[in-house]
This record gives sequence, C-alpha cells and structure tokens, in this order.
Amino acid sequence: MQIQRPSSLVDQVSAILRKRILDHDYQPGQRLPSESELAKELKVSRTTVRTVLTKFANEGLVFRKQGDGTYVNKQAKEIDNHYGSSWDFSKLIEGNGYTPSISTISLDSLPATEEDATLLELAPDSEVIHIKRLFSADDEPVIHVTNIFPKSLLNLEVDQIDGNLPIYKIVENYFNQELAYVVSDIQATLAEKNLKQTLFREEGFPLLKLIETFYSHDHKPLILGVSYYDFTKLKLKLVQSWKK
Amino acid sequence: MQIQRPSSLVDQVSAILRKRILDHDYQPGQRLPSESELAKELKVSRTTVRTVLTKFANEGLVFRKQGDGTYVNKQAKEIDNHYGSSWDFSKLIEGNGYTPSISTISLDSLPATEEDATLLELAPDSEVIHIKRLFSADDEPVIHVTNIFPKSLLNLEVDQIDGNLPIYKIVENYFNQELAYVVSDIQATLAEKNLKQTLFREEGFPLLKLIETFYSHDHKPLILGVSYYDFTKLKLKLVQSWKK
DNA sequence: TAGTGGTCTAGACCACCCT
DNA sequence: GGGTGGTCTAGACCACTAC
Repeated sequence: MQIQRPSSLVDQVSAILRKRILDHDYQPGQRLPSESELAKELKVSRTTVRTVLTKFANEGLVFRKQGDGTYVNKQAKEIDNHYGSSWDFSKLIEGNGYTPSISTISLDSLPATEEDATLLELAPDSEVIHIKRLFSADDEPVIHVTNIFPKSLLNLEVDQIDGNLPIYKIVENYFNQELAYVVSDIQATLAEKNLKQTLFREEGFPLLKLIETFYSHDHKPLILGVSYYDFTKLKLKLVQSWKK
Repeated sequence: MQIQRPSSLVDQVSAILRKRILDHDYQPGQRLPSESELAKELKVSRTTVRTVLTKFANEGLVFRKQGDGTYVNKQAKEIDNHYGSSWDFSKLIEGNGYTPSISTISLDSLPATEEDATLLELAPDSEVIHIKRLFSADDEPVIHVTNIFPKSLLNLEVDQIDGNLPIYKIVENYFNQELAYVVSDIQATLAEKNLKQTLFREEGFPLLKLIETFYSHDHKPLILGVSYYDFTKLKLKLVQSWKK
C-alpha cells in the first residue's frame, strides 16, 4: 500500500491501519508493530502515527500499554459499529449484519409548531418540512424516523428530495451545509396506534424514542429528528472510554 | 494561574482552559485567544495547546474555524455534562442541577447465573456480589442500579464495601484495578412491581434500561450493571460529534 | 538493558479568512 | 497581507515493561 498525497496523511494512515485491524491483518488481541516501525514503514513521522493510534485508542479500537506495546481490542469489530459511530441508521443496520432498506412514508410542508420553531430558532409559523421514513433490517422495520427542518434552508423543491439519502447527505446536498454534532435525548415510550402499522408492534410495547438535534459547525440547529427504535431487533449500543 | 510540573502539561492546560470556559471567563460564542497566544501565556508549546483544543473540539466544548479562530460552544455547559462524560451517576445528577444522594438497598453474595458467568467470563457457579443501589436527585429516586461482579476480585470482606462510592472508585479501591471503557446496551422497559417501591412509578410506566459491561484496559469484563432510569426526571443525553 | 509508549518542544509550511 | 488554524517533521527526554 502506497501513501499518496494530498489528503491528510493522518486520514490515509488512519484508513490503512483501520483496514488492517478490521481485516484481521492484525489479529484481535495481537500486538501492533511499534510506533517507530509503523512510521518507518509508512514513511511518516512517529507523531503522525501517534495521532492515529490515539484516535483509535479513544474509539476503543486498540489499547496501549506503556513500555509494552499497542494491542488490537478483541471487540474491535463490535466497537467500530455502535450508535454514534455514524450519522447513518443504514450503516448501523448494515454493521449489525442486516441488509438495510429505507422507505419514505411521507413528505410534507407544514407550519412549524411553537416547540419546533423554538428548537430550530425560527420565526413562529415558518414553514417546515416533515420527512417520515422507515428503516428496515432484512425487511423487518426497526426504526421509524421523522425529520423536521426549515423549508427556507432547501435549495430545491420539496418533491425533489431523495428520501433514501442519509441525513448528513441531505444537509450536504440540499442545504449546502455540513453537520457538526448531534445532541440526542433518549427516552422510553410505548408503541402507539399509528406506529403499529409501521413498526408492526402491538400497542403498548416498549420502544426507545430518540429526540435528536443536529447542529452545524456554527451551532445553528439544522434538523430535528424524532425516532422510534425497536431495540429488540436492533441493539442500541454505546461505547464510552475513560477520559480524564 | 501558574503551571506546575509534574502532572502532564496537557492535563493542566486542559483543566485551566476548561475552567475558564465553564466559568465564562471566555464567554459562550466568544473567540478564544489564538493557539500561539495561549501557548505563550501558559508557557507551553503550541502543540500542547493544540492537543487540548483538539480534545475540546471532539467533546464539542469548542469549535474551530480555519483562518478565523476557536470559539466557545454556546452549549458548553450542557455538553460538559451528558451521559458518557463520566462514569458516575452522582456527577450526572449534580450536573443537571440536582443534589445527588445514594442509598444502598442490598448487598449480597450469590452464585452466578449462567448468563452472568458468561458475561463476566467466570466458571459456572462462581460467587458474585450483587449491589443494589438507588440514586436520587433532590431526594426523588431517579436511577435504580444493580451491579454484579465476581467475589474473587474483592480484596476485602463484602460487608466492608462502601455503597456510596461510584463504580470506578469501587474498582480502584476494592479490586486494585482501573476501568478502561464501558459498553452500554440501551433498552426500554416497563416499571415492574419491585421497582415501584424504589422508583415510585406505577406499574407499566416506561423506563430506560441500561445494560452495561465495564472493562479493564486488558479487556477483562470486571462489572456488570443493570440500571432502570427514569428519564422524565433526569435526561439521558448523548452528544456525538462528527468524525471522519 | 533494550525497546516500547508518553510527553513535549521548536519550527516549517500550508489553507483559509478577514479587512 | 497578516493572522488563524491545519498538517507534519525530527528529535529529545521520560516512564514503564519485559527479559
């Protein structure tokens, strides 16, 4: 594998090493070559290698022992695919070993409710777009998502929206903006009648409810998301590592 | 403020800048001094300052604009205190503006169930300790936690365990080990009878259920946790930032 | 003692934003 | 053009672990 510039060395080294780990070129539990060796092999500085390994260690992909070495986490594959490792429910489903599919339930332009206007920092009665979609794993519905965003951000007509795009692509393509972070509020709820048809759950069955606000780099709320998540079919897993 | 060695420069700079941000010495939305200025003021290299700011940017505490500057996130306070920012339910409660308290419900030594033995990588029928505790916010119970761990790890008698200690302290003090990361599985459930007395919720009320496995640096599972979380009283918030 | 990761520096050069 | 963050280097020294 040859390093090519441009496109950040860190990103390239990152991609190469991540691939080696996930492909088991470096076996789970095995010790990686030392930082200096990797630097030499990839023809970058040790600092660059360290930047990547530090990132991996934060993600939990590897762990390091001073005076000993850097080891591949046995749970590497699992950790590479938890909630929060991507914006994209499709990827989450895929990473859990299922075939994802998306169907668009509805696409409407409505006046914003007071609450939505507040959350999106809009003038009252601004028009907002509602997209309701259903994510399925192996054709079993697992997540019902409603996304809400100001019509004013759109750079095309509502009916031209491609409902199969992941949320960050919608922002990139139709808003000409970029997502920076999400704040998710996680709640529990009971399946309601209107969800019954879509998630195929009897009324009263417990579901997870995720209330998400997606922000741009300059902290403008761009999109709201309200999702109903069937955790019995798809695990909602978090990985947290210790930070001082 | 004077920098003192030893104890990593990065940690010290981290603490100083975090304090300034949370104390609003740097106002929300305001631009920080440039990296070079901070380096000069704190008498460290720009690299050290960058390490800290990169960490902050990952946490979402600040955001950076190339060619412009580094800005304090307006949601800094909120972001500094989400689920996953600490191991410690008490701190989570405190950060949400309540006074936390813990009561120990029970402390038992039992033979491990098959499932627990598997999860903890133990021989069947090993003895495990169960600690049931209740975390309250302003005297309202909000989280009911059962922690399970092998008796063999304990370096003292069961009845000497201090039930007020946070989980990572228990590991440090009684196991002579250190927690590295947690995998949490988030589910929804309905309040059951035995929880009614503790969380003061009528039967059938939806609660969050967190199933956590705490690992050491060498990936040994040390402790299991099963928690029932009343999200109506205490928000379970996650913050995720974009990573390539 | 040799080799590993952990910390830190000083400085180069680039890409980008503002005025 | 001047200042900011983004990237990258080469190298020093320390702390720790294994042998």
